[in-house]
Amino acid sequence: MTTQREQRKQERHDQLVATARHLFAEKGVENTTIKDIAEAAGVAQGLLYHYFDSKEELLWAIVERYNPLPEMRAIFAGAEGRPVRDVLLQAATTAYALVSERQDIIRILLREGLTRPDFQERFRTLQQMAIAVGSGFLQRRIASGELRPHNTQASVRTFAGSIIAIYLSGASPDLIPDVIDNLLGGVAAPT
Amino acid sequence: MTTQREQRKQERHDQLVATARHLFAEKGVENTTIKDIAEAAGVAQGLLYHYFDSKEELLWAIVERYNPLPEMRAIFAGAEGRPVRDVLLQAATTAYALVSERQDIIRILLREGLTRPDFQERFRTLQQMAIAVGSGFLQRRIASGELRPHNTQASVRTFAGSIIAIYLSGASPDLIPDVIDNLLGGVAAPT
DNA sequence: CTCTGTTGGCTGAACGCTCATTCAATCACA
DNA sequence: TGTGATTGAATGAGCGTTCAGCCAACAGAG
Repeated sequence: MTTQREQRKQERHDQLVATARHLFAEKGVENTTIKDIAEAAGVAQGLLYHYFDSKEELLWAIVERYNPLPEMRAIFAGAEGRPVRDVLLQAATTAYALVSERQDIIRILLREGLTRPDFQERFRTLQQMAIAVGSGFLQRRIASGELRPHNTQASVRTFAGSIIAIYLSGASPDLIPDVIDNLLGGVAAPT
Repeated sequence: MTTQREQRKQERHDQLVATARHLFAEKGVENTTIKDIAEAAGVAQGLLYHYFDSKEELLWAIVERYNPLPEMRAIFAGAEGRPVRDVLLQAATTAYALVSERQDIIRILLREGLTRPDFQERFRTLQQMAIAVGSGFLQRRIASGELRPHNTQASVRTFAGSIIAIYLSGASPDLIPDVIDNLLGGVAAPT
């Protein structure tokens, strides 16, 4: 049975993690004080140390909670049998949506990943997983004859890089279909 | 005439900017103390305030000095008359080399750009310039008939995104030719 | 060329402030 | 009544910045 206390505890925990996530993403971890978080959450500074041993542990709680790796990994799931174009389109759209939804954690991972070795590790894992999954999919479609034989290490980076560029440049996701069509058909004039 | 004093002053200035650039890139601006910079440069803390009014001004001195915008802008210069593939290949290779050389400043701009509005502005300017220049080039090649008509807002992002992805994933620049060929010829199997 | 006064690069200790963290006291639920 | 959530003031370390003084390089006078 869940007593009222346990439930409140859970809610508080979630509230503090969410508040900190938002502030960390907006101002950066180092520029966000415990006081900032406490004020934004409407609690006393001391309370944060009842839930987390340190600012550092709070940061890790955020990362563990919102880490987008599982969703990224599943991005090509259920692709079998469906046409390449459909799959790529859906994967790109899903990835874009995921990155948009998880703005906060992406910003935190990116920013802290530039300096903290342990975060860098996380980031690299995410990258390598994405490259492996994407490259694997493309190779299966080469084997099936839908794609011509080519260096999938190159094409998977083009695919992922395009999505990143669209997101970073603040462009509309409406560009995604055009990106896929360019990648599949090429932009050179037919000879 | 340049007195010995003036020359030393210039050298010191350069040394301090370079030392700070390296440390800022490695540990982040907020995690780098004036003491760190002074020790790494082998001078007293106070000296930094003889050359720069504040840590903030030192940061801006770095940005002004190593800003890669001019080189980026010139990346498609002298393209006229040469085949698309050659131009894209050289542009991509140059861009990759530039990003590699200027690692430090890119990291600083990226990291601080995530939180400081004025840096964000710099970053956005760099981006928009790159998109405008690249898109312009591609459109001229559509007009000349070398490329088929397509959405260059999409293809320019694919082009730039591919380079970013290669750099970020730590892959070899040897992938660049494959990326260009994929983009030009497409990866779909010929019908 | 030598002496002398001045300028300015350079030092490192000191200041004041902010921050993460602690802790004794209070409050509300069980 | 007891346990755990919550408070907010206190602590102490670390940081950016200041400043009074030292010394080498310079300019001008003799």
